[in-house]
Amino acid sequence: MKKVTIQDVAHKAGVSKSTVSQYLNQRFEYMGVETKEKIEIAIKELNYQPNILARSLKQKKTLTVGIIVANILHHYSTQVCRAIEDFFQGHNYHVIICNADDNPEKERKYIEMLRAKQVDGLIIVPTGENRELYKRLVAENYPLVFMDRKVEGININNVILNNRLAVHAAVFHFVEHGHKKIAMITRTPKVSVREERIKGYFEALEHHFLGNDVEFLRTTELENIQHEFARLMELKSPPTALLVGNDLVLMEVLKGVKKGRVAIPKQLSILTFDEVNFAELYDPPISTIAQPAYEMGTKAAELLLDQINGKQMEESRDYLFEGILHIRESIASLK
Amino acid sequence: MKKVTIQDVAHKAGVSKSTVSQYLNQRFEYMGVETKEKIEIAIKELNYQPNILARSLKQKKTLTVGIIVANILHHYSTQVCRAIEDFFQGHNYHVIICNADDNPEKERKYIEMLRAKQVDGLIIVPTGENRELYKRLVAENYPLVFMDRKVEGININNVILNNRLAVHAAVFHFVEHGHKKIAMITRTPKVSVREERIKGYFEALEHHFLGNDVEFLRTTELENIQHEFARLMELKSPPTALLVGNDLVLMEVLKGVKKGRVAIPKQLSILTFDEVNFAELYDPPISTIAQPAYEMGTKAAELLLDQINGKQMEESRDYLFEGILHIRESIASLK
DNA sequence: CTGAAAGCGCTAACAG
DNA sequence: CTGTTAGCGCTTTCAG
Repeated sequence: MKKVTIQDVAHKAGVSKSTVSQYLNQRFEYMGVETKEKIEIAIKELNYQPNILARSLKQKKTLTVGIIVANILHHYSTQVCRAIEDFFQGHNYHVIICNADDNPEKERKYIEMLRAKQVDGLIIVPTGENRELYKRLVAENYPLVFMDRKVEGININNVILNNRLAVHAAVFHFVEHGHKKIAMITRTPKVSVREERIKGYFEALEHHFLGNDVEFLRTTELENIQHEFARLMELKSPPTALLVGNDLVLMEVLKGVKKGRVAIPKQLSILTFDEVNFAELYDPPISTIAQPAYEMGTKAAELLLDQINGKQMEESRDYLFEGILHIRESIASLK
Repeated sequence: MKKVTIQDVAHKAGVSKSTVSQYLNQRFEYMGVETKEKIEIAIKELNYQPNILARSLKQKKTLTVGIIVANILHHYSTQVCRAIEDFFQGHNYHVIICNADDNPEKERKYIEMLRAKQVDGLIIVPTGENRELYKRLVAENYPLVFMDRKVEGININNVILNNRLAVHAAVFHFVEHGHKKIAMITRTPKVSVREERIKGYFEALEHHFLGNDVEFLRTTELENIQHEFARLMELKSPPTALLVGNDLVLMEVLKGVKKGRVAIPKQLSILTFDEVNFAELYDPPISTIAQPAYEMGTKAAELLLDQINGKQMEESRDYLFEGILHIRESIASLK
């Protein structure tokens, strides 16, 4: 498994290292056509592959960017990653994807690892709990874009869903169909998304004069979702409509639906955030608020590339996208 | 965004580069405790991060391995990746995951990219169509393990499911429940898995004297699965049981089930390869043949690490794992 | 049009 | 116990 180096190629072709380097970098303007051919042949014969490490070390850029997603199990994350990959592929960059698994410690390690590997920039769906580290990156002016979640006090480009608006739309849809007892279930609001959604939820209830029944809002860890859902349905006056925080929460809710033999949508109408691959196949088909994940990923990638190239036009700011309602049979009309 | 180098640290601490390097590599046996402290402080103050690129260049190893999966959308792939990551994390290696998207061209590019990045080894779920490239890697004695799919004529460690056995078990289960018309639907058999499964299917039919109705075997591209499924159910004598090739095929079949209003399991019993996250939630719950994906990933990782460390004990060979039947309500008894 | 030489940031003998 | 030195494989002036 001997590595063949540029030196070997040069030797075989009877030229110097630098000439081979020229060749590799497509600078053959002033290169003799036969030199070129000799090099070509030597490379083929030796099956030479340049060592990117050495090149990056010299050039001080790796043409590689990193993505760290909080949790790759979300359909949203995979979509976003795909978009970013597609974008950067077209710009001759490599992309390294890391999954923090909702674990701030892992996130920290990945950030440090990627920086040590000298990636040229980072797109992060932050866990939100490494504020100091984020700050340091921003202070160093390291190319960085956040997605999906904002972190208080960090001045950075954010690509996010307009969560409040999305929740307003969801609640409005329920109200239109005659629902008055509208609940929401989501994971514990450690990150901005969930906070925004909760805020939007209360705003919407208020706007529709539906009071502000704290019992109808359930926030807990994923493991307890089933339990909380059961408790929700055991209320003396249970909700007739439920807004679900994301695809993973939905899975738990549906398990609860099954266990508790809750009739959807007769007994309870359901609307969930995020696209779910089996939404259409479930009985009844589940209504969703999809995020334009691919577009959002592309936007984040563009912003990052601009930063890398020092072409950032404006101040850092939020780039808001709108949720897309897919109304299916999981919502009953009470009118 | 100035990069701080080992030189800067050395300067600030008033020692030489090499001493700092010693420190970084935990060789403080013979290091003065105050030297150590000075370095410690300098690193903190400068917020120094070693440049892995430079280190790897020198050491001729990157402590990084690559995984290339044929299609990350398979639940199997994500499980496997997780296992491999967990394993290597524990051995201080980094893992880069790439998704070939069932595209041999992409696969080739990723292999070349990862090699150029000097990863120390590769675990591949091969598309099967880059035989020459695979061969070259093997010839170079490059650390390499294949998973899930064998490639004819490549002498390499393979970690795979015993597909024939799994299909035998599946057919046996159907037969036990009185099924005689057992169909199978899967993607076009470009890779060994599918071939093995088809072979196993015919073997099992023969063994149970069920004849060899070619009409009951459907192999086609993912896009045509729905169509083929419909045709299967339109036969004058349609099957009563169906074995589904994998989770993605299942999605298509279930769409077909819905469109064609096929009653599961009354009209058709279903058993699918691979775990599916909503298997339990579907109505009726879907029976599956799970692969011990996590164990398989771990095994592959072990094999790779041994190769990297030159500790490969035996000849390359196949490591077979057994499928795990999860029988749920999607299978009716005809007795 | 091509080659010599310096250097990217780090490690690894080997002196001292 | 610490510093000097020589590279890892590549790119990049700058001569020729």
